[in-house]
Amino acid sequence: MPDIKHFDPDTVLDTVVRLFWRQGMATTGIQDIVTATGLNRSSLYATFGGKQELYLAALHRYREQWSRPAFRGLAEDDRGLPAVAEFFDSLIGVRCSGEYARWGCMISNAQAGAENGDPDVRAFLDQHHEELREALRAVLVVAGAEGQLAPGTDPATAADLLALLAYGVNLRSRAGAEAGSLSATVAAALRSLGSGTTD
Amino acid sequence: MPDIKHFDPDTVLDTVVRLFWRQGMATTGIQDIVTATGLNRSSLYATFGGKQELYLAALHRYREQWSRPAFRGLAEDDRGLPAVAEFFDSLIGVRCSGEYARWGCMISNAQAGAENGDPDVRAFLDQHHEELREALRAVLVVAGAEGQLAPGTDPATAADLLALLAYGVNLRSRAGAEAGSLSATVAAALRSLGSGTTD
DNA sequence: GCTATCTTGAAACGGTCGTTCCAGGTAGCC
DNA sequence: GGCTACCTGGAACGACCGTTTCAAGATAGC
Repeated sequence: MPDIKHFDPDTVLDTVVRLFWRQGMATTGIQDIVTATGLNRSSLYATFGGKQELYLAALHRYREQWSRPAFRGLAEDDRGLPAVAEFFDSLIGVRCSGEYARWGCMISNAQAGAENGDPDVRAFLDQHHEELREALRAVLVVAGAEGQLAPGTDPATAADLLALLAYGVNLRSRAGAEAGSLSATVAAALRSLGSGTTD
Repeated sequence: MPDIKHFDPDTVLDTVVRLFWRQGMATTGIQDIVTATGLNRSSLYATFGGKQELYLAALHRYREQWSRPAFRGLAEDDRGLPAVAEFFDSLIGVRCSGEYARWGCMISNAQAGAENGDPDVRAFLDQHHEELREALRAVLVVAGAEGQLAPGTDPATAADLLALLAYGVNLRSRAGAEAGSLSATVAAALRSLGSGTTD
């Protein structure tokens, strides 16, 4: 049979994710991708299709590698508010330090960019938002059952609030916000949702 | 003396703001601007300089026309929390309906884009963030003095929280979030900050 | 009305964009 | 080993990018 691919598409996609994540879709050229991945234009187009499809594939890969693991860890945690605190701590850690510091969130960046005009991207963004909300809601339901929430706090509404807060963290971190400042703000938000009891 | 400009730079800048606001900097070409404003490349470059300077001028114009009036209205309002509620209502109104629906905030968009790598843009973003925080802080100090805040609520920290929330609203509105959903979330946030008294 | 000075129109610059095409190379099956 | 089906390298495509240049047009002061 035929010759076989001389590269691993998923490895290539990881490199592509980093390019789109840091620079955005519009600012990243095919040439950048060719240079960074080392593979040829022909192989690129044969494997992934054009730029738009490649970007969409990168978005999906990002979600699989970053968003969903975090969401799972959140939804499956039965500690309630401490789980939310840990989620945000970890988020701020990635956003403000290490290799990806000041890159923001690839998906949040997509919301602000022109790429969100594409129907497929838009659908992806909506779905991502629902997954984030649902994970937060699930853990807040637990928190409510444990009596960690202030009286009259609706878990779903609080989840919406925290979701928007996460977007704010993503945005500000890309512009260089300090981790300490973001942490303090998140802590205050959780305090205002909480019942005031430490346990 | 010489010939005089055949156009009003501020009017042109308004058109340019709309282009950059809606499409982003990277996706907006000089040709788009020439077409939309009707004036010539020569006049454009002679008046504003290159694309980067034009974008920066548009950012400043946006702040003068949108951000600062809203910030002033907020900081000068002595009603406390109701002023904050009105600020967000008005924000959501602009973001979700009318001519600028789903455009998001030009400055929030800039935070997510590649343009934030430019030092001038970065400085602008920082200053804008400070102005937003300060306006919110001022009105929250009033709210605190009027006993509208929950006990132990620090106005400055609460201002940071609301600022991040505003960024979240800007981001989600661009991706098509419903006004009603955003309003409900904001209302919940204000409720969680409040003392629970209606007046 | 002439001149000096600025503005305007339009063409053109080199470079880069995303994409396509094709010859040459390589692996598996007969 | 030959055939076939696929992949790779590299050149090339037309279109558009931001920017520059220059001649022609327009205005205020003399």
